[in-house]
Amino acid sequence: MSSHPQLCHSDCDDCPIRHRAVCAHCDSRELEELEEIKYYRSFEAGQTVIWSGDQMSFVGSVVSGIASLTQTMEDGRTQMVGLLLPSDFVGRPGREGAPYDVVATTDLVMCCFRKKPFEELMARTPHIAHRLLEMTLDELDAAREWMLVLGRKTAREKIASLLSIIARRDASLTKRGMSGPMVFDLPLTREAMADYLGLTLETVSRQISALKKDGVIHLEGKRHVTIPDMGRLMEEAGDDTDGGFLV
Amino acid sequence: MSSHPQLCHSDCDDCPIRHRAVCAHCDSRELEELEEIKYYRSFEAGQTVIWSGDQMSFVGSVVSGIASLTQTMEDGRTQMVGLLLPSDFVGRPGREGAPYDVVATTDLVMCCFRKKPFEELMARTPHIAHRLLEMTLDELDAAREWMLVLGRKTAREKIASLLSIIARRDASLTKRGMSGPMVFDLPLTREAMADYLGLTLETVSRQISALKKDGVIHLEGKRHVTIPDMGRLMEEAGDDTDGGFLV
DNA sequence: CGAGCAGTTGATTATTGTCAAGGACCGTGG
DNA sequence: CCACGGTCCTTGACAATAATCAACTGCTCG
Repeated sequence: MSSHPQLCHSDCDDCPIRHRAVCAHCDSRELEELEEIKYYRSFEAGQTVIWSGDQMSFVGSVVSGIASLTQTMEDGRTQMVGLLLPSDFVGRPGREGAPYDVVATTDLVMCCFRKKPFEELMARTPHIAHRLLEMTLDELDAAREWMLVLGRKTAREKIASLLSIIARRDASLTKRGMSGPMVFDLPLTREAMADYLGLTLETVSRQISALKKDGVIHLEGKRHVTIPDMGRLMEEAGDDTDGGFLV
Repeated sequence: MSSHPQLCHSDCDDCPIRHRAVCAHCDSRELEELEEIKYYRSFEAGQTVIWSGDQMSFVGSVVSGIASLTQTMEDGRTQMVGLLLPSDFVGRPGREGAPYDVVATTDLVMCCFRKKPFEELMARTPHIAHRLLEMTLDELDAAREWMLVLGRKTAREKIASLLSIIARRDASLTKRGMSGPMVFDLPLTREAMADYLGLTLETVSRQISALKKDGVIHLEGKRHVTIPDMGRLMEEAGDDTDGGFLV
């Protein structure tokens, strides 16, 4: 109840994700069309944005905060299958039902477009479809990167991989670059990390303690992380550290 | 050396994947354009089609046979991140390098388009881009399904999941439907299955033996599988067996 | 026939999960 | 103010699952 939903954005020109979201290449005429079918919605941490199986009446972009896509088995085992950060797109034009639960991991603001009109606009505007294809290909790459993490990495490597991804995303968001020590707050609970990595929360906790003991990371409190040497972390993650930096 | 590469296809009208591939919705004029930039290539089982990191000069569709996308870590651990069946698309218009190795798992025929001209055609032909988006979204769904398998399922469930997917794909290809016992040949070695499932080949072998002992599957030789009760297999896979059949 | 490959099976070890107890922090209400 | 309950996290003891190492079978091909 502490956060007061802010539904007062309205101008795409001021939008923090203007240049990265699905609308990135839209001209001002197209933005006007989008403004007519868009609306903002806020969610508190923990709220479910979309239930798996539900009809979807909108598609949209994450403006601020973090959402997760999760799949759940009958017996309760759950696996996170996507982490949605600002500018990421939610929903599939041309599809009816939602295949996964979408949950607000932190407080969340979404820019929603009514689905039907958006689909029509997309049909008339090839470069929106093109941008969406581009973003979907990126998501597919990210998903495949995670398949390697899930299938072949050890618990320690999994944690290091997650930390390195969060660190890089944070760096690209705050434009602080990747030289020198990196500092950020973990946006996920231990349990959410476990669901992302296919581990138990106990194992997550143990491996974080181990990385801390070995000086790979520093912790203040439970969430505030400092990474003194990014190269070291990437070695721990089992990633290629030499050669060009991955974006 | 036993299979003699057949490079004699040329007419899209007779193409076995005509209605499912990226060209599914093309009219005859567009097909003519495609015919001009296309060529067929054959690969033997085990050959590498594209090396990770290489420049890609073509994109294309699997016509017959099976290819796999794999990622490899420096120390040799490998994870399969995609299984490409007839009609599946290879390559990413708009991107330079290949992010994964593409390997022919069986003898393979590909319908290749020269990349540049294909990209130009795509820019002029929105519905090709649209079809590609549709196929990419399907791949993304499949990848996320696998993330659940990799992250949360037991070895036995993983094997059952793989068998049920192969069985369903085979059924949709041969149009034999899913009622009654299903019969097919495994197109993968134990090692390839292990790479797909994030297991060792020994564990794959043991779990297949266990499923056979328990009557969930029958085996003739090492590759010929009969599934007497598909519902039983899907229970073993931990999948929702009630409710609508997943496509 | 022997080499080589794909697969199976056994013995043992290692990693991670499970179960259990307890600590740190936070807001609430007496 | 402090006790209470709740959530999130940590740590320990133990168990289970899958990996590793190793031997061996059966088949195919030259």
